[in-house]
Amino acid sequence: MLAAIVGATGTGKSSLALGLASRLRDAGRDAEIVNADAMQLYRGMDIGTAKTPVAERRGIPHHLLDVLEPRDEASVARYQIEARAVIDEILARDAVAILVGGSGLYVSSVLYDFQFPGTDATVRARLETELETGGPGLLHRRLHGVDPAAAAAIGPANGRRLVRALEVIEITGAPFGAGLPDETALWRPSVTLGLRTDRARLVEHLDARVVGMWRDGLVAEVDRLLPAGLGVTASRAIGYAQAVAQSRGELTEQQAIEQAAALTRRYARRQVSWFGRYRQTRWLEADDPAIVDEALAAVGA
RNA sequence: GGCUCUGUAGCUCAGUUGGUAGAGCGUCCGACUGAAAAUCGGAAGGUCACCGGAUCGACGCCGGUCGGAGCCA
Repeated sequence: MLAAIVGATGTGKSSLALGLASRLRDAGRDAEIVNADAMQLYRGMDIGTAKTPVAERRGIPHHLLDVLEPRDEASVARYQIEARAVIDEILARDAVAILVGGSGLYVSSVLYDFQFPGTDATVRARLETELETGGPGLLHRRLHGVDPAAAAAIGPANGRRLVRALEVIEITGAPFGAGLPDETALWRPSVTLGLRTDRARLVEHLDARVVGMWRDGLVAEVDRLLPAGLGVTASRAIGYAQAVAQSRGELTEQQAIEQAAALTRRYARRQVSWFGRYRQTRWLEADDPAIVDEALAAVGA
């Protein structure tokens, strides 16, 4: 049985996963948790990613946490392969796999029929140079010539996605498409539990959580990470980018906290938008006291 | 008390010689196929502090009221 727990950051996904796993175990059913959060892949990035501390994991096996160094680049395609492998192993043990995380693309890549075309460092580097010198308009015009639908969907200003679309077309010789798969064909039979909460309450909670991260030593954590270096992905993580800037004296603590809080609010909104598209989702209220019971019933394991 | 500057969207501010307003950020909505805590798109929101005057017409000119800032007493 595969169960996914999705929702915006700060809605209690990890907590629900633990509660669900514990209850399953009490009922004689093994359960293991698989991380689907891009930033929790990084070793040493704990406070700012709200990673469940080992001491609080109640002996439940957790997978795909701390598998990358902060200087390494994350990759959905590689994550998809690893996560699916881990899940199949769990299922082979006749245990329940609980996929938990807020990175929408990562979750989708596991649950649904996502197929990532390859990548080519040389092609990409060339396109990124062109983006740098010619601007996104140049790439957009070129994409419009070979794949008008993709160009229209991506727009003339989205350099990042224009580069990727042109890269894929060059590698595969086929159109990029630029749309998510129409039919959400499931990779494995699974149930998705979505956590939702009132926006105003969530914002209040998120703002407080960011302040708490600073109080708990996020800046010190960043100072420990910096000597080994932060890669492109890790250095853009919300909270980490601001803590680094503060550590370098570019932001005051108050400015860093305010920026991190604003980015967190925006991130949560995008997550709601992404997961809101999942059709077969059983939505649960984040502050429902009986939420574990409902999750258990929904999983039906 | 006198002089000078100032009051435009939730915030910080643009607004050329008078023709009833814009940006960034924030807020809300959305897109999303190898960096996704990324990268982008859209929308809402303002009796231009208030009152009066000249003008066909004022955010803009004139006078006054109230609120800020600075300088001089």
